[in-house]
Amino acid sequence: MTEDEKYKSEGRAAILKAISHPSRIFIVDKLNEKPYCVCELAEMIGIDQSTTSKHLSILKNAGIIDDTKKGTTVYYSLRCKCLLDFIGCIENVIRMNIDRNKKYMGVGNN
Amino acid sequence: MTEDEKYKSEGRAAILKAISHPSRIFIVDKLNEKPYCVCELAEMIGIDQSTTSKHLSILKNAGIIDDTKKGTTVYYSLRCKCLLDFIGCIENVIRMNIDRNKKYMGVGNN
DNA sequence: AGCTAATATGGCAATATAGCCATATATGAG
DNA sequence: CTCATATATGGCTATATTGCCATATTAGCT
Repeated sequence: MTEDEKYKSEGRAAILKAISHPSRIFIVDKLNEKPYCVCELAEMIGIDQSTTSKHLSILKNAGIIDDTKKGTTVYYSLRCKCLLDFIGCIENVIRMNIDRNKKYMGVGNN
Repeated sequence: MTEDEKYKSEGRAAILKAISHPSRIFIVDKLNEKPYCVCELAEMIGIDQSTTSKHLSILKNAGIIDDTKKGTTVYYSLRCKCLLDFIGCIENVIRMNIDRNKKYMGVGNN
């Protein structure tokens, strides 16, 4: 890899990595509906508030979400709607994987 | 999260995680052109052959790439073209981040 | 069978991540 | 100022990941 390619790949990986966690994917998916605050997300996910806050700061540092304060409450929102289309692509891979498994297991061929 | 939501989020995260590494993003990008074998990719990336093989098996297990043997050589190919569109989305986030940094640093406003 | 080339796998050390608890910080009410 | 609520941060342990080296496996050739 040239320096340029390395830099580019690292940048892309950093963003992907930020989303690559069950709780964070869930957050991105939820924020597509509307903004939510930390405690709402923590409640929905079922993990500690502090852990949720850390997840949100990872997404924020990656430039994936934005935050707005209202009193002591911080609302997070999606910064880039295209992220949803791309989840569609991931779903596509999942569907392909399921089909393949079915084929290997002979489901639908008996 | 309900059991269903948890399962779904874990599935999505598993696929994303598989791609979330500089070398693996690079591989996906390269395989979009055409299939390559392990040693070609190792050479391009500049890492050990064994490490490259492990990266490829991670992508393969996630259902992102396919392999075909020709003699002792194994050619890997992209299984899902939509992955490229989604890299476009990542690029979009990167562009937004750059713009934001410029704004904070006052570039273009003097 | 014996040799070579291409991949894959096991083992290991260094580093990173996820989650919790405890605590710090910040905002608004009284 | 004091208290309560919402977030953020520090510290810690358990676990996972990355990369290399050494070695096993596989396929083709003679």
